[in-house]
Amino acid sequence: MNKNKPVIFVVGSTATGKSEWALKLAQEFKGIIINCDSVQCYSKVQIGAAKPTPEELQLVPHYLLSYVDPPSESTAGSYCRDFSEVMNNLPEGVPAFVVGGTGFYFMAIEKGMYPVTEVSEEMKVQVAKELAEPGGAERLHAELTQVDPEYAAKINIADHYRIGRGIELIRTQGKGVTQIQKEFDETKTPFAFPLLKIGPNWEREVLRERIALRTHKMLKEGLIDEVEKLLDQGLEGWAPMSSVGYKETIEFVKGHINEDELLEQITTNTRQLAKRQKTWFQRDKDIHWFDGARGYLEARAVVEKFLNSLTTNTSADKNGSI
RNA sequence: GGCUUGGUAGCUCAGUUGGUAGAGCAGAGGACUGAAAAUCCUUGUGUCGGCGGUUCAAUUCCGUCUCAAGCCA
Repeated sequence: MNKNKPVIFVVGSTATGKSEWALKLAQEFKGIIINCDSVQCYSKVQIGAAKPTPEELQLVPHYLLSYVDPPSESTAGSYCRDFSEVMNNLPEGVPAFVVGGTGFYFMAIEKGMYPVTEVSEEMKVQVAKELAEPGGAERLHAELTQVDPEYAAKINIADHYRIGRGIELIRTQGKGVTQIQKEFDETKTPFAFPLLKIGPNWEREVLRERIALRTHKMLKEGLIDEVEKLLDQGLEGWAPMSSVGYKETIEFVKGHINEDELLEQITTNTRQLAKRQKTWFQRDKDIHWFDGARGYLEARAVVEKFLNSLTTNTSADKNGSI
């Protein structure tokens, strides 16, 4: 545990204003920001990804933002490794505000990812092919049950993605997720830094309104134009293009939906995304929630207390060790 | 004014040869270890437009009124 590198997770659903909070906090406590949003990791996407403006980026150093170029894709594993690198290179005494809405990535950095042999392209193609065959999902699910009944029981037949991933791991490593996880749990080390988790929270109706407003704003700022340019560059199949805002705009550019439908679909899909994010984060009882509209000062006080508690301790340690 | 076609779940619509109804979407809840803004699961009572009539029984048949769209005057 490195007590001189405090980490503050600023979490929450999309459009809750967590980025603004993180920006203010990082300025006040002379910290840095590490992005933890799977879409904002990517370069080239700007408006639909709701990235900070160039002016905002001037205020505080940002890391792991806009750093994955096409055709590369970000994964929880790669993000986890990149996060460790950022933390290793960070000077001591600088608080890191990790902000984003991707619960899976937060989990990856906090709990760690079990080490896995890279699954070959041929293997992925083969498994995908088998899944697509009639009755394929049932057969592969049965194969999964043979090797790893515990994991198989948690996966629905319709969840082809997870069945495929489970089979890929079994065929490349010779063991199932449950065993891999168990072995990892025995050797893994806890999160290496002092950690505080906070997040802004809104009433459902208010967040709904904020999402609608933000969608209007994105379209006004030129989301359609941005998507047309990305399509011109041949990036339609690139991972961030299937995220909310981009996938719908592609439908519009292709003429499948009109502008009213575009607005409506982005708003609806964003709301559903926000709900999924909320479901994820509400499971973590360590997160301190504050009122999105009026809770900033309260949140800041909690952060301050957290940071102070560390400096008192470390100065005592230093005095003792010198 | 006449004719035609419609009026069924928040929306789009199925359906009941008469035994009071069901899909998709939306909404609500949930899962989640290298695609995660992804992927997946659970969840459907609504005067079947109003009022009468026929019938053991009408949302379904008949009459009438009403609303909407279209056509003809």
